[in-house]
Amino acid sequence: MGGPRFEPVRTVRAYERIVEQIEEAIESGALGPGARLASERELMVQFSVSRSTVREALRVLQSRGLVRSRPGDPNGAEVLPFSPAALHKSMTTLARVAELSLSELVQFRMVLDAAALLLAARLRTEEQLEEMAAAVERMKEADRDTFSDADVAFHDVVARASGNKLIQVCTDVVRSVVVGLIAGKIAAAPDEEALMRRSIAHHEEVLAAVRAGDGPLAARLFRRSVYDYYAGYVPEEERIALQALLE
Amino acid sequence: MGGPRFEPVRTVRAYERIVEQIEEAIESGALGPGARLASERELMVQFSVSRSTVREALRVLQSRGLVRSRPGDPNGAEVLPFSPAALHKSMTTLARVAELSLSELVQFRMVLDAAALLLAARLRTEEQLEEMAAAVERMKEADRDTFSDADVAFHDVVARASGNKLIQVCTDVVRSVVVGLIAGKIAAAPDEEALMRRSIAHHEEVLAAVRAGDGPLAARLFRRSVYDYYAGYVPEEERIALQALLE
DNA sequence: CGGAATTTGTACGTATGTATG
DNA sequence: CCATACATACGTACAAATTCC
Repeated sequence: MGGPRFEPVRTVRAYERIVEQIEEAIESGALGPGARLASERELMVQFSVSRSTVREALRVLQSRGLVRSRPGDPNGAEVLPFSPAALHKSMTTLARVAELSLSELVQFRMVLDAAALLLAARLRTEEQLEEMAAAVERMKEADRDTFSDADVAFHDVVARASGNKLIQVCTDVVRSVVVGLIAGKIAAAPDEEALMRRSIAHHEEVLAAVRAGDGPLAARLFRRSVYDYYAGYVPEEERIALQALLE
Repeated sequence: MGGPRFEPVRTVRAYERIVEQIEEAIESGALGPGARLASERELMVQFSVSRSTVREALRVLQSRGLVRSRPGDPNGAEVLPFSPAALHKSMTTLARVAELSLSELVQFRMVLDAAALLLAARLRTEEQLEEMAAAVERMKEADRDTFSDADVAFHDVVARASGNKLIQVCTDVVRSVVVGLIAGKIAAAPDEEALMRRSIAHHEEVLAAVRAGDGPLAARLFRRSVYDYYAGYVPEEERIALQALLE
């Protein structure tokens, strides 16, 4: 009675311990991109577990985008450079199981890209400004297929210019999630040509604001442009939520 | 020559096919939270693969937070309700391998929570407003340990009131990532009491703005408050990036 | 309360296709 | 082309854990 307070023990699987150790080595930088893990047979000796256990751990690491293993590779699994694939995957899952509405996704994109613009207007270099201008030029000359590529390129430069890697990755992830999820929902726009022309005009205005260093203006113009583009696809009752971001 | 153009085939692992099928069933809602998968032995018959292959698939699904399996459970693996754990994990990994700076993380939090405030000021119910007020009251009476709980509770209500589930989940994830990562970096503040008092005052101002329906003001006040709190910990040269969000 | 039945966790062996030198 | 080492996948076996009678 009154002895030491023991804590409940959570039995932790063998493969989990392996995942933890390798993950720690990668995240701490001890194992950089391109580095090789030992072969599965060696790993089972090092961790003194069976082959199955090693393999289960490797599968988890692989699903998190940290390593990749190929059959026949004389070296072991390869440590991969960081990729937002895992983040992309979990956000897509979130979008599907939480049944996110189109307006929620669009709203999120408005928030993140507007923030990127706000920062980019202050922090962009001359070179990045030129890249943005070049992307807008490509939008003008693009056809239906290459238009969105140029659009993505523009916002990609903006995100890079924001100087925030987290914003850069997340804008990219969110944009592709949005595009992927609405691809089916949105029937091909009847007046696609008109939409493209208006989008180009909007991008030129946004670019001018970034060039002038007016971040709030650039962000405002962008939000308006996104609203104009998607409002028609969003149910009436969800539109007020989008409008709340237009001030 | 000139025959049909064949496409390169990407060999896809057996376990991947299993993951895809079960994932699809869960994300489409065919398998809801609480549902049970067949036992591993049954699954190996259904998919006509070996047990190891089934297990590798289950491990991946488990690491994505979709299912959970316990030893001895006569039912199969359990389908879990959605949890942002996977999102949290990938964002933590991103933060570590991309070596995100404190200012990048704080900046991201400023963006997301400010957006939540902007929306909440318009869309909040009276009930939510009362919850926010109650959280602020708890901050006043809190000690060092419970203070941040009340703080989190406040922002959690705000995120819910934003009406955007994506924003709600992401603010939560980002906040805990920030807290987790700076826990070690930041030495216990010497003037913790003063910081707490100022934080309470800021929250009262923010709450008043939300009550008045002035989203932009609430967002501005919040960004300023976050800046004041963290600026001292951020290297001089990174501060301008944070200041860019204060307009 | 206890023991039987079932399931997961883990170990081990083997066959096969593949990449490297 | 061959030899080697590897990942992939299969099958069996047993221990530990859980449920149910």
